[in-house]
Amino acid sequence: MTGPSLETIANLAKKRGFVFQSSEIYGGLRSAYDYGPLGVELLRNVKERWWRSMVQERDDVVGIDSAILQARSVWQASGHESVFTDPMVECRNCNARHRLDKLEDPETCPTCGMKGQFTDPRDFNLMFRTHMGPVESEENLVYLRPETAQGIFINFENVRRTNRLKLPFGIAQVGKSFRNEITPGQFVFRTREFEQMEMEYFCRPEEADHWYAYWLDARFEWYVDLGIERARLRLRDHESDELSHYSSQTADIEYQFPWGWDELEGIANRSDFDLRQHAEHSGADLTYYDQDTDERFFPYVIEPAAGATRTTFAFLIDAYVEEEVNGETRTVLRLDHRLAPYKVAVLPLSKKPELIEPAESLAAELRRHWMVELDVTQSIGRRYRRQDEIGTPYCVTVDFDSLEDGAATVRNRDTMAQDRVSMDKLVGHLGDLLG
RNA sequence: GCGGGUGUAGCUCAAUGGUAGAGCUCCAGCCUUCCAAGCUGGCGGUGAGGGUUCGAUUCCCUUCACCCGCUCCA
Repeated sequence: MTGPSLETIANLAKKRGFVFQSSEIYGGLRSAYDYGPLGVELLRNVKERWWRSMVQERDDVVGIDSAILQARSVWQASGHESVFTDPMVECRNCNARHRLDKLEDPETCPTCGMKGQFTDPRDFNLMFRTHMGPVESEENLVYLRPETAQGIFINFENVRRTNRLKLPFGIAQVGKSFRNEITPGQFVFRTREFEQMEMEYFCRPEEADHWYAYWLDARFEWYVDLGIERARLRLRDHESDELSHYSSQTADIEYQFPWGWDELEGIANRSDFDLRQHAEHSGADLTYYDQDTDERFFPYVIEPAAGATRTTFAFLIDAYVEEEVNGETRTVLRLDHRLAPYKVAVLPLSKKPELIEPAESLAAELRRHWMVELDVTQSIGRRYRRQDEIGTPYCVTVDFDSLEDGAATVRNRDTMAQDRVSMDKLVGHLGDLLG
């Protein structure tokens, strides 16, 4: 089965209010997107499921929410200030772009072999800069964080001590990060402002390989559990030359996007690089004392780092299905119930006040439990199709018989099958269905 | 950023150096009443700025955005 095109998904996203271009009425701002009423629900649900599986359901992981603005020293210690600034040159002959520091011969283009066609090197700084305080000077330069991870490392000791944590344990965080990507693109896939879901799992150095394998598997299965087709997921080990400056071992969980395989999440063995760096630069003691063995050491860390926004995008793409029904094309988002923006739509069969009134009170009751949409416009068939297209798992239709028998029709998004259910049992019934 | 492509209504498309049209969608009314029915009406547009011109959506310049590639990465 071939998936939808990027254009199809982008159109649906805009048409139904999932995602809009940032600053659209001003012509748009590149590489930034606003999430509409449906998009924000989907995104929230993705983050909620992540938090649930990574923090809530575990006894060895806690969460934090660190500041986006951090001392410049943090990024000097982490290596980002030097590593995220690359001198780049472009070949005038073939337009290829290369990092000057990675060229064997700084005069020759490895892509086309032409000599002396490079532009002057230019610095590409991938970190957003701003200034803390009203005066713009070098002394108060700060960066918007390019990853949430450092907020965890610099709080390692705070969190460990206040929560009396023993190895192995993890610290999780969901939040925005900013990178001046050289080329953003692929809709919301690569943006300069994006949201991450990261967890740093600290362990004894000799257990790092074990936990690396553990998290690789656990993270892969998280996507499958939430409905991504297994065949469209793969694990890809990083080659030694593409490893980050901090990592000794990294694998990506990749999804088969419309343009090809691309990364959803990176799982890295960051060794003790970060804690060691921060200990050296700050002078803080970031070693861990193991009472049982009377050892003091820097823990190793395994980091599953997922992109919340691009993961949400993958769920959207993967759920998209077009099928033939009565000679018409039915578009359905077969989202997992847990991710669907709206769980239930309440639809009075007609606009007659005697049906709208009970539909409104039913919707009010259901809203205490779920995100519910009440839609009274146009024909019932049209409204079913609209709910299909935004992934609402169940529609509840109130008709004239409902006034007599107190029951409503519950219609299933995927099968289009209908059940008649007594309205006073609806909360329990839908609760069972939605899990 | 560089190279290539593209910008007309929410969507798909038309037209023109002289009042920018259609279908679908959306909204309202009527009718109908369980899978995008019908009728009537309505909202709504040349991405932005500048230039040439009596007059620019059309010609020119600039800019912004989107798509593909280079590169980067969650």
